[in-house]
Amino acid sequence: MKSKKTRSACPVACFLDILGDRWTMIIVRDLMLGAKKYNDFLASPENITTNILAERLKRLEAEGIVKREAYQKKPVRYTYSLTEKGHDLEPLMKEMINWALKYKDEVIKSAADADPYGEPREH
Amino acid sequence: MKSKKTRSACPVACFLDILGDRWTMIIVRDLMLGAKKYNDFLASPENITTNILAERLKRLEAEGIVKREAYQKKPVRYTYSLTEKGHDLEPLMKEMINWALKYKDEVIKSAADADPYGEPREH
DNA sequence: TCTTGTTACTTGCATTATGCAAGCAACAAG
DNA sequence: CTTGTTGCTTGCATAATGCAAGTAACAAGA
Repeated sequence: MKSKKTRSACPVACFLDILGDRWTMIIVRDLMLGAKKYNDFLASPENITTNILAERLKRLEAEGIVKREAYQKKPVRYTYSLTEKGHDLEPLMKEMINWALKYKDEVIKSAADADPYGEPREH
Repeated sequence: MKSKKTRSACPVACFLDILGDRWTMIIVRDLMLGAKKYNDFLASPENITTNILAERLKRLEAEGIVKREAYQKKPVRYTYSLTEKGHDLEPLMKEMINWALKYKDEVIKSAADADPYGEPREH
C-alpha cells in the first residue's frame, strides 16, 4: 500500500493530489503535443529539470495516466505515452488554455501561434 | 513591476504559474460553493492552514480573480468573492470534477453526494 | 471590570518540494 | 580510444508547505 493520503474525498482535492503541482500538467501537455522520449520533454521551453521529470514520469505511470514502453534493447530505452485516463485530461487542458488565452493575451498570443492542438511534433 | 516571471508564453504554463499549486484551486472551489469569509475556507475538509490561506487570498486578489470587500467597520472585516475572471474558471473546475469522478470512484462517490455544484452554503 | 470567545490574521520553525549542477552507464561514431 | 548522445541518478542549496502558537480588535456574559 503505497497510496498517498488524499486530503479529502472531494473530486477537486483528489485531482489536485495527483496533478496539482507546478510540473505534472506541463508533462501531460507535452505528451498531448506528441512528446515521447525523455529528451522531448527536456526540449520544452519551461526547462524542466531531469530529477523532476524522472520523478513525475514514474508517478504518472503509477497513477495509470502514462504508459512506458521499450522501443529498443541494448541499451533499453523507453517511450512514454498517454493512456486513456491520460487522454481524458484533454477537455480539462482545453479549458486551461481557453482561460489563459482570455486573460493573458499579451503574454500568450505568441504561444497561441505555436498551435498547441495542431499536429504532433516530428522526431 | 511585481510580475512574477512566467516560465514560458504557453497558456498552460501561464495558467499553472498562477493557479498550479496544491491549494489555490481549493480556495476557488470554496468560493464557487459560496464561501465568503475567512473562516468559511478554514471549515473545508482539506484543513488549509491560515498562513497559506492568507497568502493565497492576497495573490488571487492581486491577479484579479478574487475581490475583497469590507462588510463592517470596527473592526473592519472583509468578504471574498470571485470576479468575472474567477467565475470563468467554472468550466475548468467542472472538467476537473468530471475527470476525478470518472477515475476515483471509490474515493469520491461520497463527495459527489455532497453536490459540489448545488446550492451555495448558508451562513 | 474581568474573563472568555470570535474573527482574521501574522510569526516562527521544521519538513518537504523544487532548482541547479554534476555525475554516470551504456552504448554509437569517428 | 576519444568524443558524443540518451536517459537517467545524486547531492546540495533554496523555496514552498505544514504545524503550532501568538496577536489585535472587538463582543458578550459574569
